[in-house]
Amino acid sequence: MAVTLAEVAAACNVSTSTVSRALTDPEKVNAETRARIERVARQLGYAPSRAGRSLVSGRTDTVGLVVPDIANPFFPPIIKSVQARARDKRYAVLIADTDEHVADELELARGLSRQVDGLILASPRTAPADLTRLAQQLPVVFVNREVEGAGSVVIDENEGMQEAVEHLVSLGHRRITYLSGPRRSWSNQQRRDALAKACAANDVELRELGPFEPQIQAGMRAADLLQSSEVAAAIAYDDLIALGVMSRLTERGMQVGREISVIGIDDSPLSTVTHPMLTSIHVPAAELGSAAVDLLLDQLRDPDSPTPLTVKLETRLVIRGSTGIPPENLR
Amino acid sequence: MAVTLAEVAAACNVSTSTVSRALTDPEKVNAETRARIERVARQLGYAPSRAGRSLVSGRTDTVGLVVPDIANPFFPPIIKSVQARARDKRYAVLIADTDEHVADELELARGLSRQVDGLILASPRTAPADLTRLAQQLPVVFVNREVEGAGSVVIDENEGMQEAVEHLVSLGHRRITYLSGPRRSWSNQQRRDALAKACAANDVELRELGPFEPQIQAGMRAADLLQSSEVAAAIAYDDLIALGVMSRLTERGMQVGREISVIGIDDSPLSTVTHPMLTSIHVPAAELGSAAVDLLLDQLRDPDSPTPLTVKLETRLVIRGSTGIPPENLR
DNA sequence: GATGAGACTGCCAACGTTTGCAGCAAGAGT
DNA sequence: ACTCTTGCTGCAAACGTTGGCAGTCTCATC
Repeated sequence: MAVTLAEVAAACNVSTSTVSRALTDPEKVNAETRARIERVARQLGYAPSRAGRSLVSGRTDTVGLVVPDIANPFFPPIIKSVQARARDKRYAVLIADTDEHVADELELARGLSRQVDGLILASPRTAPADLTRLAQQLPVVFVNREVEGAGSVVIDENEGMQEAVEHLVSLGHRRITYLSGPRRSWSNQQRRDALAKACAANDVELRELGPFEPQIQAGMRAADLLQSSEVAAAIAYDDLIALGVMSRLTERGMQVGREISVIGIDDSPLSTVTHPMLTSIHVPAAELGSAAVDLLLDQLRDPDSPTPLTVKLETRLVIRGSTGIPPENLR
Repeated sequence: MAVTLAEVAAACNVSTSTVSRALTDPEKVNAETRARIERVARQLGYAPSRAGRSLVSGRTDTVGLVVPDIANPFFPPIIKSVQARARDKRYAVLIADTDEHVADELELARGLSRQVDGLILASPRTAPADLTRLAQQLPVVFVNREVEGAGSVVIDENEGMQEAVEHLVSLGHRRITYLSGPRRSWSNQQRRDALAKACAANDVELRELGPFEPQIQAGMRAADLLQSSEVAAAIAYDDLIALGVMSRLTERGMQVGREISVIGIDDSPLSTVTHPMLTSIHVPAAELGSAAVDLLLDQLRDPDSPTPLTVKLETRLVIRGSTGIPPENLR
């Protein structure tokens, strides 16, 4: 079906080796024959078989990317940047969506492991031991999670969280509710810890509601619980929950940014479509993706490098309209 | 590195053929040895090499998916459903993002073509002739676009558009502005035509602004133009533009759904996070993805099937708060 | 007990590519 | 004229898998 090396070779009256060399290692062959081969190859539309090449080289020039939910707006920017960076480096990207199904994460990763050189995993809930074991079988980089013995790119929520709390305090808030994400999510724990630390440092009372799934619907439910508490400031596990909260509260006739303050995390593009716009902790999604690719390719380049690194990316608060002075301070 | 057939064979004192058969064609081998082989294979962690298999079978069990912009919220649900359906059928998905860069579309598709069995293309702007030619080289299914000689899954915007216009008319609108998408986008042409037809049928005056890129920012610019016209109803090329419009108008102090009516297309999850929520023409994104996979796999199963089909999916209007009675009818 | 059928298994070639090694020719140096 | 180098090319093996073909063994049948 497809044009093979042998066909090009026949058309040029040379051996397949020569064609192979002419196309991959141009210095090794006579300039004149090389030109002829290149011309014929182009003309015949030759393109090397990945399978053949992969069989002898042992590499696939492909990386796998596993995400929990493509539809969660936090991930598309990451996928996009992983894809872009990988393409720059001549790697293809195989994508897999676990649909937030924990049990599938490992199985999927294992399945992928035979057809990729390395894996980028954004799987917040699988048990650490399993991940460590996986990382021993092939190069893996984790996104938004630290794992023993594997490279990872994580978010340092402390900076952003501290700014968020200070922002609320400066407005006059003394109590904050955390709208928790999934219990076993690594990043949920990070965020909660960072918030607890920031609250302690600022002498703020911290409450918690949840857990909630990272979805708008869940945020709407969270709004109901939030409204029946007396706390006027909430920081949500992510933008989706925050947006759901805002949507429901606004629908109920409450003025977000005046009667109640809401802060999200991720600073996804959606933050700007609501009114008021959502104050959110900015997470550098694009950098997250490209850093993950870079880390992975480093590992591929020198297989048993010393210690896989952890890259830590900073966060910062982006203040918009969803936060304001608490009502009790307004009289 | 990885466990091979030969190693399993050695451990079992049988030939590689037998192991191969035991694992892929269980009936052909003695029950007892099969059991032994399966046990050893599992124990050694054997998994077949995709490259080896692919070399002899000529198939890759992988499909390629090319989209113009992963970050555009219209696509993640499609990607998700493509991925899910493909996985059901034991296919992997290779993803590529053209970043709305027309020139890359073809090049990317060609590059992918050597490592996939078939391609799903959501590339609105490449020239039809190029696409037809591509479709001759390998099975291709187009999403949201019809191409000569290739399968495709498209949206029938007529139904939804008609409902949208009728809805606006029933509220009292006699003039509608279309906020156009990219000029050369196939689906933009479809939508505009459908709208023109519906307007003609309902004796409604149709104006047009644009073109606008399918992005929130562009929608915000569109809002400015819209505001300075005297038309109180707008239908946008997609939800992103519509949301941008709403956001900017609300920010300007206008009451969307009262002073001005806005309708989007796609009915993405974001439609529900704004206040008022966005009235939008629902596009069945998940069905789009899975239908595309089904169509493609049909083509793979029997290579030169008669005529590649076009699957047409219906749209319908989802009425929310962003549409209302025009101000001039309120006095 | 010879023959045939049937069940199972092994051998080997093939898929398309890369690469170490050897071969060959031409030219340079003695 | 001989050897040595240099530059180029071909041969053949290898990667891991599958499948056609043929071989072996067992058992039933006459």
